[in-house]
Amino acid sequence: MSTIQDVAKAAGVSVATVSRVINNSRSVSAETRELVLETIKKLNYQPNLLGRNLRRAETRLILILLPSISNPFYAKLVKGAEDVAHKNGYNVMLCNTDSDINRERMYLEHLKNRLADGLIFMSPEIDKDELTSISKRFPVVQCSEYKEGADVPRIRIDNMAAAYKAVKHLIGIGHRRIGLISAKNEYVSTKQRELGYRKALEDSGIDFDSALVKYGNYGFRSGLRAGNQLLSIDNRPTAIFAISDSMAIGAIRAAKERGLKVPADIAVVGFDDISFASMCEPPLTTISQPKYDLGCAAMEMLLAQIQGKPFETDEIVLEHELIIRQSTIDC
Amino acid sequence: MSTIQDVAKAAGVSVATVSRVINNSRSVSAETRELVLETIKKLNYQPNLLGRNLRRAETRLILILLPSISNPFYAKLVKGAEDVAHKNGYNVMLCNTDSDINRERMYLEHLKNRLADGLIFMSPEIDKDELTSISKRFPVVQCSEYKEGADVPRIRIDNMAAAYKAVKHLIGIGHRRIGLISAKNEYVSTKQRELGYRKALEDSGIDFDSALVKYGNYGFRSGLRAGNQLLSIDNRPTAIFAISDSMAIGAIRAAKERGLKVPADIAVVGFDDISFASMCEPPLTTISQPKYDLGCAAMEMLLAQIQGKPFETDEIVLEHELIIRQSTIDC
DNA sequence: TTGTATGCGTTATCAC
DNA sequence: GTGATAACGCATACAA
Repeated sequence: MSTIQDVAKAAGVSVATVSRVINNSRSVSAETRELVLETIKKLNYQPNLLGRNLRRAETRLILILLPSISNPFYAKLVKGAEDVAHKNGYNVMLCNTDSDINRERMYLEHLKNRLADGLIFMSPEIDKDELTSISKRFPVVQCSEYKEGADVPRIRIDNMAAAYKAVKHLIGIGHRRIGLISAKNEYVSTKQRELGYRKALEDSGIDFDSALVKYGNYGFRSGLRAGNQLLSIDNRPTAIFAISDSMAIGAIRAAKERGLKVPADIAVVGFDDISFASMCEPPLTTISQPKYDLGCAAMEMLLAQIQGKPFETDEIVLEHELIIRQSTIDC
Repeated sequence: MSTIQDVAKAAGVSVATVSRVINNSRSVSAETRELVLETIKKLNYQPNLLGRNLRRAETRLILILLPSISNPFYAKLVKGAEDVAHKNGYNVMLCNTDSDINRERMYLEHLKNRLADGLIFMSPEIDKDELTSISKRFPVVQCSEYKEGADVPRIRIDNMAAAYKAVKHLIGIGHRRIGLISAKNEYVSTKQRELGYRKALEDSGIDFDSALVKYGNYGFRSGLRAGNQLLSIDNRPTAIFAISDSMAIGAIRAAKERGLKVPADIAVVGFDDISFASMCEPPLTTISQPKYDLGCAAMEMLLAQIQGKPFETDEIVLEHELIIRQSTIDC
């Protein structure tokens, strides 16, 4: 494996000149440039970026921490972030934490050890204090999911308003007994969506009934289970709001297995608008987050930090949208 | 940001000693160790791995190149690879190429520039010669998808035998007119699956009919379109084999939209056993690849290369499995 | 326009 | 058990 030294020697110039050619710095004559370029090709020389990065004290690499690579929700977030990064000459690598705090810490070490210039949390596991402490020393951003109380810039949607809108939609088409499939975790989004559900009921003069709240883990199977629970109670709900599309689809399955028609017998609303939401049967009414834009905004905020630009705000809230499909209204 | 020098100075020892403490090298007295450790904590010192990696000429980082992060098929492959890597003290980062050859090349630079120790291709875009040339100079492996003729170690299943088994299953339950939904691309897996389809027909004395072959791009919508095409021809097929689950699910949708019953009127088989295959309606008969094991094997093969172990074989073929569900047999 | 020399932060070799 | 110091490969300030 040849080094810049080998190239210099072979071309009969100094390493400084070779370096200048590599970095397209001006002030090197056309002929020497030519000569160096030829030598580089001949020796099959590849710069060792460990040397350059050490010297320049930057890597132009951004890390994105994902809780799960199989969750389709993250694909577009990542795409947006990547597009912005590439436009600015940065590369992006994905780190799969599996929602495991130890794996998350492992990848955080890369940032702390100067192996990357910045990092985006898609769903942080570490607590708010650790988060704040890291943010004080390194460029980081929270995108979509976030920890309350952490002093870390974040991009998100208004989960409470979104859930409110979803439940109001159900109320608007005549439902009064509305089940909720939530999750038992510490995510802010979960809490906010539950709050939106309760507020929508309250504003419509509907009493909250804890018997109508069941829990899952965001997945299809847990939605199926929760759906079965909701549909087997005495005075069963006529509509269900689930805080994830996969659980909503599970609930639809539960209804069908009992011979109930969706939406005639039971209306269902999900959250996230994953690609399968429009493929399932019936197509799912759901809340769509501006995933691509969320990713873009997160990366822009991160790059601003890295480049030392003072940013005006620590929080950006993007708009969501209620997508009405046949799981709530037959047309 | 403090360096090893700062720690040494503050602790009143040499950098060599600090380095020894960091790396748990023996031959440092308990009290000095204690002292150094305290100083490290006090200064909030984090080793700069660019320095270490440069010096050691290794990064203990493996890159995995994915064509798409939203394709659920890759999640388990990655999990297997990660588990093996972690067990061996290596980290893994994911690179999303979007099946874009330029993006693939961008990430390959990281390997060539010594920013990573090895790389796994999940679905290479570059041609066999470039692939071979890289493999000569750096540790790389192909996992699942691969380029024919490239002299690069690979792990795969027998796509032809798998397709053969799928189609034989359809023939076995009485079908003679069997449609194929394939894809127009250069993937070896595509070619092999088509070959398996044709061979199964041939072995059963069924003539190949090109009118029964339609093409999609692996996605749901394209499967829906291809399904509609197949179901609208004069002497329509009674069964369909699709080379991806998403297309198979699209075909099922096409059948339902025409009022056809699955599997009574039309049986459908997919390929890959994505998680949604068991969630859709009816659950999909499909070929299951040992995804986790494929990932494990790929990483093991890669680490062997990195550690300079001579490997016995350049190709490992793992077993697939036909999962029979209600999309072919009503039970 | 080009070359020399220094340092980025670390590890490892060699003394003591 | 500890310290001084030479690399690792590169970019850049300064000289020429």
